[in-house]
Amino acid sequence: MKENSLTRGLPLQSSLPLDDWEEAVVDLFLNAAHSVGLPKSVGQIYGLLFCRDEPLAMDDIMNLLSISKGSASQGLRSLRRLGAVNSRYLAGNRKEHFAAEIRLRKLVAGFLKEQAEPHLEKGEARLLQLGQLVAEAKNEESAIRGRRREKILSNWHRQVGKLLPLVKLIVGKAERLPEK
Amino acid sequence: MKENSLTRGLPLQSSLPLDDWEEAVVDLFLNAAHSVGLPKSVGQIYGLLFCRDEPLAMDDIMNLLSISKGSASQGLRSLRRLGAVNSRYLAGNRKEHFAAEIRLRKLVAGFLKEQAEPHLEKGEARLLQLGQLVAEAKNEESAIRGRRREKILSNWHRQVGKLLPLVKLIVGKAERLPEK
DNA sequence: CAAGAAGTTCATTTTTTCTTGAACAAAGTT
DNA sequence: AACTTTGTTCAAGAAAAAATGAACTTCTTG
Repeated sequence: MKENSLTRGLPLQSSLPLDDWEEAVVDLFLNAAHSVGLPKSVGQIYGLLFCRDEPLAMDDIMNLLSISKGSASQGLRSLRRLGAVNSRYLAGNRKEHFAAEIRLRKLVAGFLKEQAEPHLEKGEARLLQLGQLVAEAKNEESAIRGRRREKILSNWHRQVGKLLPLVKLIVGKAERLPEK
Repeated sequence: MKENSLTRGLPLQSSLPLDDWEEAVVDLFLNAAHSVGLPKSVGQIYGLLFCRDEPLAMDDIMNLLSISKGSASQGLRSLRRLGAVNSRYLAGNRKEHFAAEIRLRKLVAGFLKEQAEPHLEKGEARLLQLGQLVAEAKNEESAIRGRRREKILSNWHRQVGKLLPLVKLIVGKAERLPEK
């Protein structure tokens, strides 16, 4: 295939530079991503897709944001795992196209599931190991102190565990209620 | 002053190496801190204080964790700002001594106040600026799209704003209830 | 007020994380 | 099968964040 209406076409929305407000949105998500510990590029990609009505292909994303193939590919992978983008194949086009998930509850749920839950689980393992080590403590004072700390930590663990589903619930509920 | 009972004294708790379980707790907090975007040293310091019944001075912390003066000083500053440590001056001792705040609600409240709230406020400013830029959009299609995105974002902003106090409330409440 | 102790600051160095792009794999076309 | 297109992987380089330690400030005390 040399050319077709899609490759040759007049400048599409996806090959023009970003509008100023779009730049601002991309930057907003860049910062947001960064502040929750995700790479900047992940934020940029999400921000771009968030702005657009039509799904974009990976090279649109690369071009519009001027980021490398690697960043685009890995960024999209992260976003998929988080459930923050959905992909589809547009008719008559081999490329995978991506669109932003904009339901807040989905975003929050995905984030908690991918970022928070694993930590909680690892925490569980650590608490067990901690119990073991406390049992082997060198002296009685230390062992007593250790057991107290163990109790506190498992309390915290339990409480955070209860909090997460609650957050999903609240965000989900708020979203479904009609505006004032 | 050359020496006194405190400087010369037999190995105090604060100059012995950490017990194995203490090492594990320090490491646990190191990881926890890292995963919420705080420097490792901050986690280590908190972890150490969390283990101890008696408040520690800055050089105890440096020695026990083998971290530099600078890290200790700055780490303690962060922890103070977060409300995660309390400091006091022990009688007959010029050094400031630090103890961990172990009420979960205090920790959560401090974290939200220092880390989340500033972002929320910055978000507010960004939304305003965004409105400005959308108004200046080059073409009608873009402007319409921009206004839609603006609405979505301000919705999200509002919802997250409502969520934060709720989280404090929930954690606070759970903590105050007696265990099963 | 000189000497020492406690603590802070900040330029440098070290470590960690992110990005890049070339090599590779998979699948589709001719 | 050779060639394209699409996308992934990963080693190496670039950038960002954190730790270090020497210089400095402020107190205290002898």
